[in-house]
Amino acid sequence: MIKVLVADDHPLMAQGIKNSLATTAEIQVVAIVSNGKEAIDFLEQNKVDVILLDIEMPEINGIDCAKYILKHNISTKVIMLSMYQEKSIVKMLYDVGVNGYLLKTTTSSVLIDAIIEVQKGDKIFEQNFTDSTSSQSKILNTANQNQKIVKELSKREIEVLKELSKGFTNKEIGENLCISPRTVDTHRTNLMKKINVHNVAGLIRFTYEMGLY
Amino acid sequence: MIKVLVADDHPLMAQGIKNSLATTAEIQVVAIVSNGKEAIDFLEQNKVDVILLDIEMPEINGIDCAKYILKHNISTKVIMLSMYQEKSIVKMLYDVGVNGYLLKTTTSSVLIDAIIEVQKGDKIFEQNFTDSTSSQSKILNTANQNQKIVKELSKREIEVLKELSKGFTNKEIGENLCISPRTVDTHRTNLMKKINVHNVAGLIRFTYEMGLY
DNA sequence: TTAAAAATACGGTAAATACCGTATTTACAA
DNA sequence: TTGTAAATACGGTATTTACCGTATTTTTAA
Repeated sequence: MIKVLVADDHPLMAQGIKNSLATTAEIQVVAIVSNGKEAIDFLEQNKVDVILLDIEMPEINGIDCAKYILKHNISTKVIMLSMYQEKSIVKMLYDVGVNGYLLKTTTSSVLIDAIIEVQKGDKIFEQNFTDSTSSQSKILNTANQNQKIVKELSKREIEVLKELSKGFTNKEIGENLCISPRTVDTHRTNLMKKINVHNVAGLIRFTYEMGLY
Repeated sequence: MIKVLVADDHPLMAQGIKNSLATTAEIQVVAIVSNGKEAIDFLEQNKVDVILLDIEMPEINGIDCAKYILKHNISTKVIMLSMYQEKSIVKMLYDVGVNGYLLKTTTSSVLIDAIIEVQKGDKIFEQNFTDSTSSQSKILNTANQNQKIVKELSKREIEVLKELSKGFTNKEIGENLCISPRTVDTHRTNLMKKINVHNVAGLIRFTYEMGLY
């Protein structure tokens, strides 16, 4: 009997997962929790073989929760569930050591198979990792590193970044923020250095990927 | 007996909805479809009281599907389901005339109540519409209009847009797509005209808001 | 209080962009 | 087949960026 914990803040989805797994005798959903904190609390007091972990959750998100589980040598196998197939995140999670990554568009049979395979010790990823060498670890860090970068940005820099994303020119931003357009340019230059891009396209991409807009 | 059609491309979620509704005797899930096209086909051949319509779906998305249903005077009541509470979209749908809008974070009991209320003729929205005046219709159109714009873009233009979003310069894009940088510039100009922005920032904002990247 | 970080600002220059127009070839649909 | 849209490309120019540096004031933290 494989004991499974479902961590998802969407009751309907969680219910769907539970019911889909109910058809298989060797799998038992022992509990449903709705955020990462509850998941960790549950794992520390109960034996669970496999946790199905939604990425987008309040309190503690699935990614941080997964990291906690893997860091603290909890024996529970981790399968991530997500709406999206952001390559950088998938690769990051792969390198962090989670045991599987499935999209929420997956079917119950795929999910069941995945749970069984993961329990055996295999890794299940809906995406291929044919590129095995350098590029991987490069992309790995992206999601992580970007968060660090955001923390290093000053208030004013973030303000400028947001204005930039709205499509304003240096001159317009200067007017909006009551500073010289040259100052805006300086901020822009510093932002590009910190974010490690070389034009406004890169800045805006960063803004959207980090949800700063 | 309220006949309900579930339109969702996530089998697990659809299953969850079905099972959550199974507890209520007066509600019957008559079918599950996985995109807007299938939903319309089903509605045209079967009597359905309420359709639960996911917004994010392939082929025909939930929004276009809802519009089709309301436009063609199909008697089926429409409840939208979505992961997000994008105000502009909610308002747009409200004005289009859908009967309800629920988040996927909702519980089964809320969903059951909503179906019953909507069947009675009420409207169920998880969001308030306190702001009533001008700005509304302005925001309303944005989501709509942007979709129209995307449809008017040529294949090549979308390619260029994506390259642009990756931060490449005209020269680099020219090399990547094997065309002259001047051609890229032309595409860029045309894109800005169509999208109605006046710099690369606007183009990239559009790319991200429309999920084209 | 003193050093570091942040926010401000400017000068100069090469590169890139935005915007105007025109024009040819290709492809597809009426 | 014939016209329309798409994709291609170029010329010219004003504006804006990107990038280099320096420098002052303000704020914050040690």
